[in-house]
Amino acid sequence: MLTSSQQQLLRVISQSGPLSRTDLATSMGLSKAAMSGIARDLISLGVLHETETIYGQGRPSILLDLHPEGAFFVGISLLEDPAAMVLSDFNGSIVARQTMPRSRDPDVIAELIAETLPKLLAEREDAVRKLYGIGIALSGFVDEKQANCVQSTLLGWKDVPLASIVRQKTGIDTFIENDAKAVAVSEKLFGSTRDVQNFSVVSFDDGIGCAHFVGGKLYRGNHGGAGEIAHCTIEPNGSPCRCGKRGCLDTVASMKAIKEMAKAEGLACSSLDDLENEASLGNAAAIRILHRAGNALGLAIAHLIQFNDPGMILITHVEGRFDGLFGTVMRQAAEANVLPRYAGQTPIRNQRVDGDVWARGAASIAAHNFLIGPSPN
Amino acid sequence: MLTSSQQQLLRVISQSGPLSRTDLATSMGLSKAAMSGIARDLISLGVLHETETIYGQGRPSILLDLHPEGAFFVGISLLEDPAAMVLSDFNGSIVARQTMPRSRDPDVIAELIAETLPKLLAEREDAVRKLYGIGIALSGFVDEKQANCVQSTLLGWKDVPLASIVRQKTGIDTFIENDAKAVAVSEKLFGSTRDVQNFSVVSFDDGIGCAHFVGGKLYRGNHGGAGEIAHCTIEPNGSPCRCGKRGCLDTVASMKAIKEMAKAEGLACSSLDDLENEASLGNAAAIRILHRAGNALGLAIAHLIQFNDPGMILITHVEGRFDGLFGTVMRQAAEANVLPRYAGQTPIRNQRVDGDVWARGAASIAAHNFLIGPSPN
DNA sequence: GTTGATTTGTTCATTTTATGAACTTATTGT
DNA sequence: ACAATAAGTTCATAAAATGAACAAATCAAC
Repeated sequence: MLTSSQQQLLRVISQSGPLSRTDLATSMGLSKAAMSGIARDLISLGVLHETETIYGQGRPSILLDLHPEGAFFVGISLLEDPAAMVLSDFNGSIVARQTMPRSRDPDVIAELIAETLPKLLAEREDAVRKLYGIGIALSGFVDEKQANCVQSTLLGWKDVPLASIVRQKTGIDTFIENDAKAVAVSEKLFGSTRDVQNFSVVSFDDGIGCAHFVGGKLYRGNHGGAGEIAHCTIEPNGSPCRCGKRGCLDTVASMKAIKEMAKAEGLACSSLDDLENEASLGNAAAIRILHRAGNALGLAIAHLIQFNDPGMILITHVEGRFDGLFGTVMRQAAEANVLPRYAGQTPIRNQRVDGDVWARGAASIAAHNFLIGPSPN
Repeated sequence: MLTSSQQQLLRVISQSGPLSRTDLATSMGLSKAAMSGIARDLISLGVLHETETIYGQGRPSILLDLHPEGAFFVGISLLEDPAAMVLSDFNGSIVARQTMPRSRDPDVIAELIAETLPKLLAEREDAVRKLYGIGIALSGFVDEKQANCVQSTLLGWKDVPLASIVRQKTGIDTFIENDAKAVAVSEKLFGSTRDVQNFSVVSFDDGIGCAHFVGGKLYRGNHGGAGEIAHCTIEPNGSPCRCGKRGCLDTVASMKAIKEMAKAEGLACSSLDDLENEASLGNAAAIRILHRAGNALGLAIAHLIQFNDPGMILITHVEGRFDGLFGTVMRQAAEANVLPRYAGQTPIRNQRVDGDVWARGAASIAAHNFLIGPSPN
């Protein structure tokens, strides 16, 4: 679709933000002459456009940036019921949305997508010509081509080639991805980790997910399982987990676990904020639960830092504030369990996200394939 | 030095082993015509040569492989005293060796290298013209250019630009690297992980080191600290570690820790094999120590698998056999602490290495830079 | 104001790199 | 012997990138 130089240019801009042609040339290791042509082509394709003019000594430079309306992507989240379907522009802004019933039958899903797509696109006529891909986020393991779902407990799938089924029904390039990995990709393309080459995103919700970027690219692992920190043993001989082992991070630090522990203690808390309130009022059980959960998540993050030395840890969460007891304990535990001379070297940020995370993440998978493409050799 | 296509070809061969021109062309996404020329150039450079002829239907194909004597590299280990210096061919075979006194002064080291180099090369006259680089392995942190030692406790260094000092004195391209990372690179280039894209090497010795390969490339981490698993907290509130925290893997599972625990228990064991013998004779203290150490290392490896989903874990060790109690417990702990459906999916191999590991690893760093080069964008 | 310095970005002839199609070479199978 | 088959080469051509010269747009200084 695009030449490799064109893709490289888009990749650099998506990582560094707007740049002049000259800066692009040097950062891509090409001549100004070559850049001139590549930029011209992408501008006439409508993917790139000139933005700000920077005045300095000499002729002013004109910054080039991705044209927000230069490419559109559809994102579908199979994590919710009904399934969310959004249309995203090149900035990750959602410009249209629809929902569709969630099914477990791949053919039915493809059919539903094909039916809902025209409704979605009807809201933005201009996007039809510039629709470059569909991304689907789901809970489960996905192969390295982002085409087959190797296994999904939630959907009851094993080796389902969803991407090609949808591609065939809609005629549009389709890619699927694990939920946490999709969130990481959207943060890399549209969020706060644009210019970070190596980082991990921890998605904190009912479950705990995680995904790594290494060298500016999503690292999926040999079986697509990189980042599955939820089932690392964090409390040896701890509580039994639904996975079959004991003391998994998931049994202590996920929202689901926190709520269950609260319930077991007889606390009427339905959210993290409720529990934080109780704790701030001095409720010993609430404090104990938040301490335990925060320590567990902090230790896992410390391992992450110690093992992989990322440039940033980003925790995304739908619920709750992260400036209470839980967040504080978590950060302290993370700092206390890394090599002292490392402590404070790796920024740990948290970011509240809205209910569109999964669908936006799904769309970003399609954008990622458009911008970065499949791994070269 | 080499064009990017030439480098890519060498990289592919070093990963896949000998290939025909046609196979190379398809696996590199080039035409047969282009391959023909690239191969011709590399053969006349002496880097590549024709080996086996494969007969099938049609004209037989001729496999191309790296010419063992097509390129030579010098490896220097600053981990031992005296420091080891070896000359390695393109297969990782050591064809000459020297030693030199170990110094802590970078200028003295460079001087010593410059003095010893001619003696080393005198043993292999033909290597002089084909010496493509020097690699130096040391204990410490190295920057991403593999040029500056950011910090080394052992050598008492902070921000020492050793590579450029040596380069200036010798006139030869020089790169430095952390010890464990150097070992991982030598396994990737010359050892048993040639065709594995994602793996981690755990070097088990007096200390415990680790390094990751991701996507066929060494992943160094944002501060060069990826793989520093020795100081991950494995026994919360465990024994104090020299790093300042408690319960680090290093305090329980390193050879140094094992020997110290044995001594504390009054056992006269000076090696892992001694301790294994005691354990097999029923000595409760020996059994306890090996259990504790094996469990700790196994748990750390389980985390490694769970976090990064590598295609292989390779444990290199100078001392001991790994088929005794320690190895068994370690493997069981590793399997027991990963998501059950993962268990057994990630091969955990161990490999006994000789005293040349560090120097050979150092040489492989130079080879790696020749073959793979610095990270492209 | 005018002039010079400075830097961006374009143009174009040239070089480098890769391609497609035709061809040669070396083998197996019949 | 003769087709069938596949590897590897050759060569004219196309595609991609370069270097050098140049046009354009500004600042700074007098």
